[in-house]
Amino acid sequence: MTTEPTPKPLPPAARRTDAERNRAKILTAAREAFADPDAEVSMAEVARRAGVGMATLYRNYPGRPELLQALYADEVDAICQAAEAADGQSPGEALQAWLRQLFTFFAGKRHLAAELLKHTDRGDPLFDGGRAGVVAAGAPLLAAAQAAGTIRGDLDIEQVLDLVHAVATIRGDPARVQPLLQAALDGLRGLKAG
Amino acid sequence: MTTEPTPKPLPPAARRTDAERNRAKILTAAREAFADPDAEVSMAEVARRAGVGMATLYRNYPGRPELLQALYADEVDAICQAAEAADGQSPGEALQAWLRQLFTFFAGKRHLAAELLKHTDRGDPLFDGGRAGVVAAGAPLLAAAQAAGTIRGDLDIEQVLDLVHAVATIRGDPARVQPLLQAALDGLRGLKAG
DNA sequence: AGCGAAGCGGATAGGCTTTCCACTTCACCC
DNA sequence: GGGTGAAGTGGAAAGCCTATCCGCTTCGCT
Repeated sequence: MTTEPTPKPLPPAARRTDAERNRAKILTAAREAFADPDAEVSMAEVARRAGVGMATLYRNYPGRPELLQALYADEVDAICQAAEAADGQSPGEALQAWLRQLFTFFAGKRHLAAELLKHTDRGDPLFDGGRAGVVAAGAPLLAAAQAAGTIRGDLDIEQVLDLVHAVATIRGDPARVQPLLQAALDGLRGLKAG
Repeated sequence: MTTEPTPKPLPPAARRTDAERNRAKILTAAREAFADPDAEVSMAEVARRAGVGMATLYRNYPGRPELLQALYADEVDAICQAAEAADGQSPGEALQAWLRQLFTFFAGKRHLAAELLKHTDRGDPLFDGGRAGVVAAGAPLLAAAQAAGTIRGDLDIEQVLDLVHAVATIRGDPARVQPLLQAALDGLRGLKAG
């Protein structure tokens, strides 16, 4: 995705070299600032840290949500790809393993993810690259698990993602949250008997 | 917990009649304003609606969290009392029914509750009347259900509350959230078999 | 009726996000 | 190598927010 060596056919990016440099500075500064999952970072502070003006920030990322999305875009890609690496596992195990990865990702980003989800009232174009990608990646896993009878059939992938995300928003000692994730995942399987 | 009918020994409240009236006006206005669970209401707007100045608002409720807490204090009381009315049900059923009530309460208050929980990093004095009360009310229910073997033993009431609250934060059609609550509650029972 | 103090409204400080405009700096072309 | 137009820039400004402060009003009691 790093468009640099385009000597002639410069398609969408790579306008001016200094502009590109600033874009990078902003991204780096933002990543540093958001590293602490509980810190509240303002746009102004990102600009300050990056050593650029507000205009530069907002020119590169039209708003707060866009910046946040850019911050973890590659991580989301990685998760989507991880959905395909279901080696020698059963469909149920594969889904569960993937959901755990997703949980870890969400938990590490907590309020960042929450902020993003807030803007995503079905069909937000911002998430056609984010959420929609995850949905597309997870759908086959869920379908396979449901076909194998390991997961209750009355849920779709969006619901499952919502549940995992919700559990990831729980604060506190990971040792206390982990059993809750386990409970939620168990619940997806449905009850075997009274 | 509702201190009102103190005709003579007025210990902490009931200073001046107009002040008490204003307190009531604020509470009423705030309830109206927060009725829509998705509206974002500012302190200034509450003051405006109530027809009082900022000073009056902040005098009665030192900050936003305190106002929110006052808003639903009586509902929390009701829920706590509901925990005792476990008629002819099994311990597991009683707990589940009570958690559903709690879920409904949370879901109706969504971001309001989320905002409050945000300030509650273990032992926040603000919640010694709110969360702690719910914890105390729910603990026996959980203990009974665990003793009956209906609920997995490695969870305490705080964790269960966190899970229910998390599920209640999920937005969208209730018909889509309801199965998720069911899944979460099922998960609390633990798996019966692979 | 008078008076002290409790209570009041509105202005204010300091933050935030986002927009805007006059100036700077780059990249290209002669 | 230098001129030029547009892309890019910084910082100020508008409009929100929460929370505080101060001089005036109004209550309740004598």
